[in-house]
Amino acid sequence: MVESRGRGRPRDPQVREAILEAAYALLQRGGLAAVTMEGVAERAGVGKPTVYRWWPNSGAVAMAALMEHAAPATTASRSKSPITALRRQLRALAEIFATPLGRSVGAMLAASDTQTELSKSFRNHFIGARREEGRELLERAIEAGEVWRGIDVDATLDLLYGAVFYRLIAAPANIDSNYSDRIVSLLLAGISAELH
Amino acid sequence: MVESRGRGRPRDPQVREAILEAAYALLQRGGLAAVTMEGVAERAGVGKPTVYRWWPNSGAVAMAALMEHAAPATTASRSKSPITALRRQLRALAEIFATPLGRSVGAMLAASDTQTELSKSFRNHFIGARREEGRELLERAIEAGEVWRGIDVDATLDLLYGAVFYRLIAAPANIDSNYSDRIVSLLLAGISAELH
Amino acid sequence: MVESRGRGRPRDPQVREAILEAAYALLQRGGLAAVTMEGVAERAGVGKPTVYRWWPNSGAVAMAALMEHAAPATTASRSKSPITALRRQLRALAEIFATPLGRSVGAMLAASDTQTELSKSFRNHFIGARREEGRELLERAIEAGEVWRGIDVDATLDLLYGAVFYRLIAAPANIDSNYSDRIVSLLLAGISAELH
Amino acid sequence: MVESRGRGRPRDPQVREAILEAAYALLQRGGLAAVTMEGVAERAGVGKPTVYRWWPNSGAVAMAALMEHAAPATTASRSKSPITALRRQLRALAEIFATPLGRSVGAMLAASDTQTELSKSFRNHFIGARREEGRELLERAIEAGEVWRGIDVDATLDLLYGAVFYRLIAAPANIDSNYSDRIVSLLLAGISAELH
DNA sequence: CGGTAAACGAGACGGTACGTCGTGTCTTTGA
DNA sequence: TCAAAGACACGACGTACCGTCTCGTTTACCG
Repeated sequence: MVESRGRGRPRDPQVREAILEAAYALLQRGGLAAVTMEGVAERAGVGKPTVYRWWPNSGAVAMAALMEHAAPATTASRSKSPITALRRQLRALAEIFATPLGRSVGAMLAASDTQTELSKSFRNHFIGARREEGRELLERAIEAGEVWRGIDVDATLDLLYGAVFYRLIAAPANIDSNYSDRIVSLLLAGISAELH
Repeated sequence: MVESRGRGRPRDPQVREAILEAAYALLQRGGLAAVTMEGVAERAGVGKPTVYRWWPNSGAVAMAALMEHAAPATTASRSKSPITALRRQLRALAEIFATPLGRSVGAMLAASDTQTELSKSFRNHFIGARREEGRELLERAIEAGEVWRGIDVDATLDLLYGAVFYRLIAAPANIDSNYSDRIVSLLLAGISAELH
Repeated sequence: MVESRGRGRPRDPQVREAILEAAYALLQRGGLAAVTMEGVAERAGVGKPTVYRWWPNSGAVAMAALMEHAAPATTASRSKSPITALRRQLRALAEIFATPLGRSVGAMLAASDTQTELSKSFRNHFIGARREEGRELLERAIEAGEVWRGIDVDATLDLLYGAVFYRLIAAPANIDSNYSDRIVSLLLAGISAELH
Repeated sequence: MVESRGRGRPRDPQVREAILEAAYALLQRGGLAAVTMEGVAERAGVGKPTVYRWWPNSGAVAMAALMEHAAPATTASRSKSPITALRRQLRALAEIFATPLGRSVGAMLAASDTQTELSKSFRNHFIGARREEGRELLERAIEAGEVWRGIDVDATLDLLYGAVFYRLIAAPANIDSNYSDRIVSLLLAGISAELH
């Protein structure tokens, strides 16, 4: 039986695109605060109710715009050793979060409610995807014998990504380019005196 | 030379208190969005300009209210071993940030501009203080021979606090009570295969 | 030459009926303001463009609905004397205009543009018809010798119906049941001192 | 005991004036429909909430603007005979109501709710005042022996003003210059055959 | 009898205005 | 001279209808 596919006029994907484009532009200059429903509608050449038809509030539009435009994942280098690739990925992440736009992402992640579908997918887009990539790298490192088989992979990932994120929030603008290297090295070596 | 000590009616500290009290109450029900200058002024029985005389905007009032009310530091247990104390502190931190109010703090940390004096002191209050405590514990652990002398203390602290913070944002409500234990253990042991 | 009588699907009179029914219902509760194209369409179970296919705007729909439902003329009693019948008619008119629906009619009469075909027919329906009936009664009264042959019939009718209408607008809810009697009597007798 | 005369900043009468001025200008071009709260606020160089602080809706603003600008009463000529003055007044009334602005007044009178203070005073301003003037003229005519002492003055006034108003609505633009003369004459003479 | 043209329901669209809320500045009166 | 009260210009909020448009579907007529 064929699904009855909606009766009225179908939604125009170009409208969606125009709105996200406008939101993204506003986000760049002015940050999150500049993404107002009114401003987005005007810039997109679209009626305000139309924006509301697609997203319930300005935060959601901003999220959607960010997800549409931001690198959907990282370009993981396959050639290098997994540990090196991990270092690269962390460095790239740090650089992204140092951007004004990256700060917006961080703020939204921290501020967004836990429940809505959109904020889940936002989290998944900006955290989950990279984390999965990191998990893969970590597992390849284990296979390669560079990382111990018995580790708690989830906790390890938390430590890695958490440090970057934390630094961003706790002491912004202090993430030098080799910060991620130090983290990885530290984690690799452990801090227990017995090991050294 | 005598300081001319203000000519007119002096600022009333009770007014300050009333404002912060009102802001805190609004923060509890309704979160950050509920802390409006207007609402605070009304609830405090105070004129709006008076609120503006003390703080420049609603975010600042909320920050000040949180700093006034939140545990100014943790009650670090001195008796236990430093590592155990660190584990306790991390667990306490995770619990605090899991609170609605804690989430507000997280959101403000992520959203606040980097520069203003207030946001610096806010960060210092909620992150710096605990971090200093953590540093002290870590150094005592080094003295006690539990942690290797050569580690990068700052990076270690980033890893520890970052993981908690990150978990909170990335996958809220999934911090079980022994999460901090796993982190500390993992970090102690390192992840390098060579060590195991 | 035969008019090519439309090629496509003919208009459905039941749709027209449903729309007017819906409009009338909305008119009763909520008055003129409640008759929105959107509301009418929904209540009639009809698409908005369909409503627009029949009438150009909400005012027109309301007018049409009123004309469809309101007494198309009065049931003039033939038996009585013309003057008595006139008194009855005026009293009935006053009662109708005291109704919420009647007030709507008044408002539409006062507000409607002069030109459109619909507002002309609306005026004709609610004013013209009764006026013609009144004219007939007046002429029968002349025939019967109750009214002087030389009077200006149009002006007389204006005076009669105008008073009711005016009272409705000028001092609403003050039209007692014998108000029309007083008017007729007054007009019959004249106000000149010489006559008395 | 002195009346406590309000604590805050007093309302600025210039603001009131600016709003009414703007509303009146919009009323002239575009009629009632052009008097939107938004448009008025913009044209007056005033915030929307300020307009709402003075009047509850656009209709009220329009009424107030009309009352502020329209001739507060007519300048009744004292010199002539009362009947002649009455004729003049009626003619002036007809001319005013034939104006676009006058039609607006008529529409508002018909549409306005009965109860609010503003619509009462509006009615009083545009109808009551002239009616009182008419009553005075009528009474002077009685004194002068031109009109019979026993008449129902209220009903007479209704007949006079009602006819003008009615003609305006029922058959707009058909009020020739001597229409009012015919009405007055007719009413003076009565329509009863017995009198003639 | 099958094609076609219009009417139909649904509802998205660009707009305008609504009435409310919060901001940050200002101007009073009262203490 | 500061504090309360609150009016003010501003601007965004989210909603309601407007009148137009594009869909897919239905129903007559005409070839």
